[in-house]
Amino acid sequence: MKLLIVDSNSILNRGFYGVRPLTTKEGIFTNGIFGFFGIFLKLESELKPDMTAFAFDLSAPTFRHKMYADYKGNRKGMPDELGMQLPYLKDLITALGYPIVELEGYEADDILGTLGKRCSEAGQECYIASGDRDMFQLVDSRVTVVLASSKGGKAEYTPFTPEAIQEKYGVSPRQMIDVKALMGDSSDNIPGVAGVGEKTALDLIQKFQSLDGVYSHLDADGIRPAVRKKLEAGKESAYLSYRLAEINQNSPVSCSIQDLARRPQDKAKAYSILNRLEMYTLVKRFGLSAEDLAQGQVVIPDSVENGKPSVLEMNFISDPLVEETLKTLEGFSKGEALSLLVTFQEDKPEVFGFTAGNTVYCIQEDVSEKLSALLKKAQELHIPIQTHNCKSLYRFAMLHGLELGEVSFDSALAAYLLSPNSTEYPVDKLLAQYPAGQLEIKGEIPEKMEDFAKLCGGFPELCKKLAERIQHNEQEDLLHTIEIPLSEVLASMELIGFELDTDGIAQFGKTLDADIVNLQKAIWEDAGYEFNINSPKQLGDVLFIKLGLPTAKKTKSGYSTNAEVLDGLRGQHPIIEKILQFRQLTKLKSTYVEGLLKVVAPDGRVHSSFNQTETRTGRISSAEPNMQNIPVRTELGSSLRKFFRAKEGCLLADADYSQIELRVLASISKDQNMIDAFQNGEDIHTTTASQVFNQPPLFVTPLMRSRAKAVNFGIVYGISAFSLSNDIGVSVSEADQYIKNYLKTYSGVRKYMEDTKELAKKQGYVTTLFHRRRYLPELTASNRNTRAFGERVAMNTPIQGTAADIIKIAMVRVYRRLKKDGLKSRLLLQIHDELIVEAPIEEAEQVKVLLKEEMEDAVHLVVPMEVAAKTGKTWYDSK
DNA sequence: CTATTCACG
DNA sequence: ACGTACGTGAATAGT
Repeated sequence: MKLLIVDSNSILNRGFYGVRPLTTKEGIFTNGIFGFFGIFLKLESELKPDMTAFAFDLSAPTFRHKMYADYKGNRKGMPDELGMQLPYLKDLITALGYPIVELEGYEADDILGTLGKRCSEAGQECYIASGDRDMFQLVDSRVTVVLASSKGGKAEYTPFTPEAIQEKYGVSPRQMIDVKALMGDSSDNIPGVAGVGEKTALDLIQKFQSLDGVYSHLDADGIRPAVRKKLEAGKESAYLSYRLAEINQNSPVSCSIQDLARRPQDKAKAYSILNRLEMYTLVKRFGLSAEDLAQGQVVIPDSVENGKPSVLEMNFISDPLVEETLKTLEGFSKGEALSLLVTFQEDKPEVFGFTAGNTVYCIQEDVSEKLSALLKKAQELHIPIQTHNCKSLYRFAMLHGLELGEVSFDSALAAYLLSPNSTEYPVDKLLAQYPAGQLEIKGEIPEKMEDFAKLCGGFPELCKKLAERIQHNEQEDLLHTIEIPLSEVLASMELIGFELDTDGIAQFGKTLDADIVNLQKAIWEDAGYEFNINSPKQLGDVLFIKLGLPTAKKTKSGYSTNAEVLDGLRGQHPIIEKILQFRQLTKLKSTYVEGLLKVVAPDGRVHSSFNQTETRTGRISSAEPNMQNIPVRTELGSSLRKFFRAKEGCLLADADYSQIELRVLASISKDQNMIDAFQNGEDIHTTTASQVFNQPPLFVTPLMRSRAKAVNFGIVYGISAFSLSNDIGVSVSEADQYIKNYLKTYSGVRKYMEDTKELAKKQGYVTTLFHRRRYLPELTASNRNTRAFGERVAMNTPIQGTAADIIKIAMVRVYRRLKKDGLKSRLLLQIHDELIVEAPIEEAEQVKVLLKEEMEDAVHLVVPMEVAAKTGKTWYDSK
């Protein structure tokens, strides 16, 4: 009988550092688990044990901590990325039927030692698998320690018998304890003898056999005086270290060897965990399949089913004639979608491919003409299109003056809705995640088209699987009535762009320059020498060393010089004001004046890109240029908006939601107090101030209102008293009192926050009103700060995300209404709670009303949505 | 390529 | 005891 005992924390650790970082689409790191099973499965298949047990550390203090409070052992810090994998690993091992052995007050080492000894005494063979050399002391004639690791994902191991240890170290296994007692162990914080390392320790034990032997021969010739001195000083420490280093082979492990027999597997559970972890190769290696799900309790695998390895045979045709291409569409049955993949380079289609029946067609010649013809024909025949990134298809259609028919599916948008945690959604990765089965393509395929043809061949099946998950998550409406229509709106906004007064902005840049030069001179004079003010490092030297100003906050690489710190130094030195001023001006000059001039198109307009699959909350983002962070909070900054203007004969209409996030909060928390305030049209910050400070509304001062406003914001973000106090400049206890008063007044909000956190932990994700979903792997992290972050995100995302859903709905409504009413006005921008339309002067007033209506009626919550709208020639005037 | 800073909602 | 508000994009310095 052979027993294999796994030092699980150690092997997980080896796996983690041996396999490159890897996460699932919902953000769970899995590299440790991958490495772990890589090692374990290799050992199992090559050592062929009859029984296997997995020993784990618990985090509770052990008997060693009683001896020595600074001992680390099982209480070493673990990175979150590793810690989050531990619960999945344990669940998986249990589901696979293997026993887990843990013992409070003892480390996994002691369990290994105890089981190993019992096994040996019973005359049985035993293997101990660990990544840690400390186990060598356990080796005897029947116990072999297998030192295992993972290198670049490949499992490796070396077995150590008593002879192997003698040969390598020149001492017996038990003497390894004496060696460690002398040399210590920094990772466990075992002190050893200061100044004695591995070489000296081995040498001493080889000569004198044991710790006692060393100390009874301190005068012997073989010990150099310097070493003798160190040994004398460290005697007590050495004996303490011996006790810490010795593994307890008589721990009260309650199970016997017989108890470690493998139990029946819970295949459904094992399958669903592996699927959630996207470990499809392991599903195979454990001989599991989707059918196992039906046998078990677990109904919802949080990932897609691993399709049976069916073989999909397809034909390939390269560059068919236009007539032939169009003819394929006539064979489509009613409602059948055209699966179309196109790669674009700057709006120019480079290659496209589609499937019709069992044939893949790829086109790389006269691409633009053929694509136009295909889209036109599909629209005529009412064939819907499913694609990846329909925004670029809409752009193509708009640029070529053709109407794009119905887009029935978009795999990029679908994948984003299924997991907004990913950073990108390329088709090849999605195909690996949602396997379509074995694909065989017949026909002559040009070499450089092979990969693309495969993507096209697998694409219909990918869409089908994504659609199943979308349906499972109840996200069909979100995809089909919000995100896909929004893609068309965004495509239009990108192509239209926003006119920029380039001469005006360049002139503005010149006046900034003059001021910047003067400030720079003055700052250098104050400092006493010339330096790069833009370098936080050099600036830190000037402020905190040359001028000796007090430091406040540290960053990873030095002292912080950010605006908050500098603000605290105001009045201590005239240089501070100048630096703050310098920073403001250089920011405006480089980011906005130069940044915007860099991206003006030949048509005199800036064409931002709106990314629809970027943020984890469902907001859109804007880049090149970012039009969502144009200055507004300072007068000088907001004057930049004078250069964003409506074109000749037009005005801008600007409409923004008032307090959309707090209204969403009132609605989803159903807090009656807050609902009443909004229904009565009250000023929410004044009302909050009145309740938090217990004053009639008329007695609320501007200071009280601004503090209440900060509280309202803080609540939306998942507040802490510390941060609030920091924000509004009151003591932490005072801030704490504000929050307490707030939550007492708005008890529905308190309940919402608590319920949301609990639900998030239970299901692993949170949702918005329109079923947008965000997974929160942070909630299972071992680091409490990470977990606290996860909780704040759990509270904030439904609010920020629902607000994002609402304005997206409004954008689609506004876009369609402008079209329907036959207006020439066009949407230009969205800035999270604000929409900007460029309208011919004669339409401007009408559009202002239209905006207000469509935005306010986008949703009907228990509280009204209020929108303020204004027109003006420039963005500065219309806001 | 990462860290720091700062612009916005 | 410890660290601290949610979500973005861009410029710059320095490794």
